[in-house]
Amino acid sequence: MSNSMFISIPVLFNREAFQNDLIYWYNERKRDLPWRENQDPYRIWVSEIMLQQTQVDTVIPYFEQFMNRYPTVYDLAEANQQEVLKSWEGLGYYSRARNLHEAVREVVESYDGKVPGDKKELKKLKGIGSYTQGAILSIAFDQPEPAVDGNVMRVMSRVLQIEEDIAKPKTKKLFEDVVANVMSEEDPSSFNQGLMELGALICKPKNPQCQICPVQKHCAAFGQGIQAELPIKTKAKKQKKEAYFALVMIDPAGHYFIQKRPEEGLLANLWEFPLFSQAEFDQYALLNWFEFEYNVKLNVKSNNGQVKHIFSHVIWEIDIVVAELTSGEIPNIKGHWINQEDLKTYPFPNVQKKLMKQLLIN
DNA sequence: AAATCGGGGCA
DNA sequence: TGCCCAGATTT
Repeated sequence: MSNSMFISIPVLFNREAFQNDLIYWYNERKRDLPWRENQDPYRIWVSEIMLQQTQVDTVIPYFEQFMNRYPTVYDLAEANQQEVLKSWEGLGYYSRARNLHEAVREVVESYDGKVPGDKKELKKLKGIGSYTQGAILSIAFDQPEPAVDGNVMRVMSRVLQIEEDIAKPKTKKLFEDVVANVMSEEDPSSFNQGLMELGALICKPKNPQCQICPVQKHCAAFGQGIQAELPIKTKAKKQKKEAYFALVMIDPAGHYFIQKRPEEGLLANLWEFPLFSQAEFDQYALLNWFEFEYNVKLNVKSNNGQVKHIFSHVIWEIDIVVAELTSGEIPNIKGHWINQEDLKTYPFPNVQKKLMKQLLIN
């Protein structure tokens, strides 16, 4: 017995009419987006990964460049991770790139290079969760599987006046049951994309355009005049602040020292000018320790500036310390000494690019 | 269930 | 500023 037994779908809700109105509107008004050119499952897959928590306009140039560089699963499978991260540079959530890369290699190894059209096999691939699974199955394979994202929860919470907290994991499952029971079996692709397109263009978080909404007559929230109160969502906690020193070292030949971040955690496997927490040492103690640890001498230049960077869950406040290496050397295993031109060839997170821009070395 | 994981758009 | 975005994974 499914959970849908306990979902309150209003008696007057006309499922078929809702499907028809939504799908008709979608096919009339859908945006001309690069991943809508065809149904190539690999293409759909890449687009869905890039679109996770990322707006359409941001994704478009990255998608074009990525598909141009890696037209097939084989092209992506053969690339190395640093190259893939460079293609992802600036897009954020870099585990998406690492997982996609790994999953594509798995498709080449185990599925003869063909993206599986099977629910369980898709879900096994790194980076494919319930939403992406449903999106690929419905859009690339025309299978009636729900694809519930933030748009869909917002739209359906209003249409069916569902007042569960969409910040809670359990609520997503509720909506997946709802959509499974309400969606079109004939055109699941247009239905799912229609819900998301409606969320992006009409049924927006603030000031929903109910006057021109194609499913207005099906919407319980509009009927009650409470569309602005839905969906219900509890607030996220405020970010904690962390203070760092960024040590920008220049050797006598004019090279810069950069290092690769750890392979797990925030900004994994990207590059940086070395960061040191200010919670442990002040600038004087840090430099003292550093010179002793590596047996080098540093000549710190004044007026180095600061960089502030906001992530989802933490805020970095960085004091930049520019220093000339006047004697000794840093072991190559700790990082790379590179010239200014080669800064372009390594994948850096935006916080580091911001720092470079401030120093006029980008 | 809660925390982690980027970056940008918008009122 | 705070909230949201075609979420997944780890703890």
